[in-house]
Amino acid sequence: MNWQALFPQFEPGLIKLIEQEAVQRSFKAGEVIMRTGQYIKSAALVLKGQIKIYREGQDGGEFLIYYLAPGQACAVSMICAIQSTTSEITAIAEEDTELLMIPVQLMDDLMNTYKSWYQFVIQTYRSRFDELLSVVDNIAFHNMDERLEFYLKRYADKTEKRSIELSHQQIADDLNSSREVISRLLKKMEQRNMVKLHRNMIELV
Amino acid sequence: MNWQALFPQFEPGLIKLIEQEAVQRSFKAGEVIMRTGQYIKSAALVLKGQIKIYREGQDGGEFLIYYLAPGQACAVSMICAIQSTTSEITAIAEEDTELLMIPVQLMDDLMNTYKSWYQFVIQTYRSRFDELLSVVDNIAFHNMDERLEFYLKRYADKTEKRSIELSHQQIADDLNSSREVISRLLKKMEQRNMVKLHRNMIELV
DNA sequence: CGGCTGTTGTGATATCGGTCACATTGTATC
DNA sequence: GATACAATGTGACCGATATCACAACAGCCG
Repeated sequence: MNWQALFPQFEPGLIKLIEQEAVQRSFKAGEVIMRTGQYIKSAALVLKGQIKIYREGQDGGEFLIYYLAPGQACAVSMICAIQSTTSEITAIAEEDTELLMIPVQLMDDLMNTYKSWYQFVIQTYRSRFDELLSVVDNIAFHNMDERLEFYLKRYADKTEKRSIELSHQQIADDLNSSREVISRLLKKMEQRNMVKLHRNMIELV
Repeated sequence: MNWQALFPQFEPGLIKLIEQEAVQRSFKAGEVIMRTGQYIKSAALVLKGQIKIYREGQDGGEFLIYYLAPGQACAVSMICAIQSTTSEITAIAEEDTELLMIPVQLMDDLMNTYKSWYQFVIQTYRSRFDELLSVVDNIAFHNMDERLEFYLKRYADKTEKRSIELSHQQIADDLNSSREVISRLLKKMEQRNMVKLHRNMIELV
């Protein structure tokens, strides 16, 4: 696979080293990639597919934090790999997904040797940290209607489509809400001409 | 000031370099150290005092994310400094505070040269990231009564006292709630024998 | 003391969102 | 078409919390 195109900033030496040492892994849609409390032994770069990162509540509820797309990396796995500790999140493949796993032993070395890797790691931390902050914003300052709008927009951005193929139940789960609430809010959005509702599909207008 | 005791893991060369290049700054209690949107030109290490890190909503509301104590560093300032971008948070000195400001130009160099600095930065990222995750937990999965308990416990831990010298209004602001709600919840906690209420002071039992 | 100001207590009311019960509709399968 | 199942619509109800109005109280200063 021509994965280098996803990371154009990487230096040739870095690419070669990763090619030698990293392991590629595949996950089917719906498969759990990482579970809360699990030990992390490699940093993960996304080559293909989409990953959902969840936080789990004690009561069994799930809460979607953000997505990871090809060309991005899991900040949590990086931090955990470097420190050999456990993760506090759950990662699920939303589509069939290919990951490049960088063994933990390599991390310090890459960090010291390759400026482009160092920059990449810092960049990854920053964008995940910012996303986490905007998640806090959302639940701290916004009602469910605004959070739903944000959710739909983000989903549309991610898939680059105007149509969102999700059931109301799936959306409710991601927002840690209930199906009826989401249905009602979507109806209101339809009345305000923001969306058109179909079965298993929401169309943004 | 004998600041090295706060960072016992730092190598001698690192300490010396910081001593030469870093600038110490003082802030009075209540002073704003960093404002949303402000440009960051140094990473901040806390030497003395307490800093509150807030996220601001559009409507003017504030939301307390976490505290920084002596021996800790501001992850946001580090990331922003390395990337020369703006912060998305507000930092306020809760007590009179002393900071050690590491100029941005030094960051890459320290990172490459001193293993103990590299470890410190990674450790800082990780703990702030985890704290942010537990903030998400709190507001996503818990009602105000549990959040209030968490808030009081955290405050007591921070000050290492059983008594919390805050008005109900201040607590409400930090939790982005309203004074009446906090008063009522505190009353309930008092009835359950968890606290004793006084004027401008709450006593944990 | 009397008045001012900030803190806390309390009831009434409104809204949002969660939950339950059940109806309706769309799609697939036989 | 008949059946079954999943998705969606809808009304009733309730608890959590925000908001308003106002009372009670404590501390400070003239």
